[in-house]
Amino acid sequence: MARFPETSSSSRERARQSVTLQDIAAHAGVSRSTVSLVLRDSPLVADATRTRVQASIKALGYVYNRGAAALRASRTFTLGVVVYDIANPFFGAMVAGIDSVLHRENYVSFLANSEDSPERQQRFLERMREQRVDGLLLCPAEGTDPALLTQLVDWNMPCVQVLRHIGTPPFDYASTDFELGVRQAVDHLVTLGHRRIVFLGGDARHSATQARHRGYHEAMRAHSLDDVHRVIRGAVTRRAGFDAVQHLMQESPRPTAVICHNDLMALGVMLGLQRLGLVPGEDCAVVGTDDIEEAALSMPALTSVATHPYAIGEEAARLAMRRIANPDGAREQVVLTPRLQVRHSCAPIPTPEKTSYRRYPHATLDA
Amino acid sequence: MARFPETSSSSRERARQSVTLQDIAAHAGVSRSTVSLVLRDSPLVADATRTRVQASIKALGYVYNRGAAALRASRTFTLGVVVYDIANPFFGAMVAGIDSVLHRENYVSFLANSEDSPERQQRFLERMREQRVDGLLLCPAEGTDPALLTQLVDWNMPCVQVLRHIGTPPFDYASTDFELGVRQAVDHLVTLGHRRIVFLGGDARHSATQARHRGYHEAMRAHSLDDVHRVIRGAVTRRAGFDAVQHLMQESPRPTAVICHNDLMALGVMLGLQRLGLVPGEDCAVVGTDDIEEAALSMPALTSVATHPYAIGEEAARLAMRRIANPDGAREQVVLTPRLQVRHSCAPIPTPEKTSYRRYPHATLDA
DNA sequence: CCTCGTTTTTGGATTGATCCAAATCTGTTG
DNA sequence: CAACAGATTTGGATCAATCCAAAAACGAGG
Repeated sequence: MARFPETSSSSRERARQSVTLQDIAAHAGVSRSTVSLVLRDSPLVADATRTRVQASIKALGYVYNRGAAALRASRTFTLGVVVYDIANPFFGAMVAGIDSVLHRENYVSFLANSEDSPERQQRFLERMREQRVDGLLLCPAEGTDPALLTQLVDWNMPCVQVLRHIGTPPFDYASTDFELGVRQAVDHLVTLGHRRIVFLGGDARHSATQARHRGYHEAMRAHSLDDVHRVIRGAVTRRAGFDAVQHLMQESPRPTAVICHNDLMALGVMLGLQRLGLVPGEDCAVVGTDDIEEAALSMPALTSVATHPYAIGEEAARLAMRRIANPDGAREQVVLTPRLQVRHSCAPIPTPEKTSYRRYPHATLDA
Repeated sequence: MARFPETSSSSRERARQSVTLQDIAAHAGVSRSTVSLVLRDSPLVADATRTRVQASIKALGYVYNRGAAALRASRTFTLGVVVYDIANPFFGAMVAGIDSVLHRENYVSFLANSEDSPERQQRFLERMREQRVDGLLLCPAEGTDPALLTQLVDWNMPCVQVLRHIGTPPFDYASTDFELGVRQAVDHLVTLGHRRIVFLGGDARHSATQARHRGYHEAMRAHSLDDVHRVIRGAVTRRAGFDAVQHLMQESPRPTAVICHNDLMALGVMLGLQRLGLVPGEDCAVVGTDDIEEAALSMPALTSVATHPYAIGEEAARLAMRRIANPDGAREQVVLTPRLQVRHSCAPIPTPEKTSYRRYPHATLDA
């Protein structure tokens, strides 16, 4: 692979060896240091020199060696990003948001999919330390030991938690107010006349699930519906939604509305209702969370709490940039406000004098 | 940040400076070189020495410095991955497949979302060169200059193209046989009695679109349906599918089936049919491509050409590993065979003596 | 022309690992 | 016990940048 040096190790003579600062310096008639300053856009160098050096860089086809730079400098302009399920479209959108910000900032990111395994996550984080990334964006895997946070502090590694969080404040965090989101959903349903409202999903002990449950309980209490409040724990997949609703609808009196941990579940619930010969939205109102693209497409179109994954990704990345620029600044929590996207999956409870006026909502792609 | 050196630069004295190979060597009573060999799992070191060194590594809390290693060694155990739309669930699944293989191989990857911009892609690739990644997984952005391939050869940078390809063989490539997939779809529809089959979508000039069109044309010709063959070019979004079918259904005679460039389009088409008061599958058969998770959920469940994104990701990553291990080996093309996943969105054309026996298919999550 | 304060430029030290040829340590064997 | 092969270990050179204190160049004012 590496060619045997022909006679001497004179930098001029090496065949296709890589071009270094030294070579540029010789070509432009300046010192290594000056070239280095030009590469880093330092204001110290005179314009004429800068132009000349840049010409030499282009002429010799120089390639900056980030490894060498990293060895001496404190920053690497790299970041580590950990999500637990990249196949979930929610995270796809979030990563797109992260990427857009990092691109503007000349940063580049390592991505890992922890599959909700703390061990796998830990291994990746250690690798990131070896790579000397400037910081981390972390959606902590289910069951992550809160001690991880102090470990990262020991490592002197900036970390922005995203969506979920472990440990206790202060820490950097970017997410959506899931609690508020669920409250909005309950309020909406109550306004439509619903009372027997079930919250579906969320086995996990992590913060994002807890916040949803808290929002549900509080909203139900605020409407004096403590007696009918009901949380069904379990997985948060399409299949789980499909199955859960089968059981739910056999009860009597049966719920008139379900709020789901995420949209995938909600879509599963709607399918489950159809399987039972029921009309989603009419026979049982359904609200999802996230407002993924598919929500607008379902029949009927799904009412969902929009959590704006792309924006969360952007905010998280921006917060990381701030923290890297100012490592000792006060920790920040950027919590976006969700918005209830009302579509057609929640009909009002028919009152005696008012019959269901619309048997099937219109198909639409709007909103 | 970096503390002022108190008296001497003796490595023992520096306060919280990082632990280096030198320190480990001193602690374990061996040389730097030996420690380095232990770190790289070399078979050269004696077991007793290895054990002793590993103990020292643990005792001193040593952190491997990948930047320093990269400076001297030829491999970095990093890879660059470029996709053009990470928010698309197809790519999410693909990236998950890539990640699973890389994790096993002790590799870590940079991810970029090109948003189908060749400029953005180029910038990322140059950055990857600076990072000295061992190789690339590239889903080339629409409109990428085929000269990029020779550029990468000049750079001496292994590159596996994924899904789409530019340039002419030989090159490394991992994908699915889109041509065959469309042929399967046409065959299926023809078997059900369809003749006026339209292919929908694909404005782009890249290989994946061309392969689909080729498959369509050839299958139609094979069934002597040249006279009715019809490709409608355009975007490949939900919206595009929704809009296109509105126009299509106003024609007379109207098509009895549409094959879509991807599932998102197909779902849009089904929604468009509903908007027109038509029953998807009955009044017009619909076939998608990709078989994303949502396909099984739609009403009716979408028949789709499964392209196995996770498997493509795995194959692409494995191919990259092979290429890195053997840079001069023969280029490989790993082309997976798609499978037509038949569900309920394609009813047979009713023959005079046989009326439509089922007005609405069953909701199901199966398959 | 000399001084003084900026603005630019510079060379040597440093960063932390790997490479590689040579040295050293084993254990056989004649 | 010397010779030798094989298994281990080693030190110096090297990779390609940044840091930093000091030198050089420059321009203005006396």
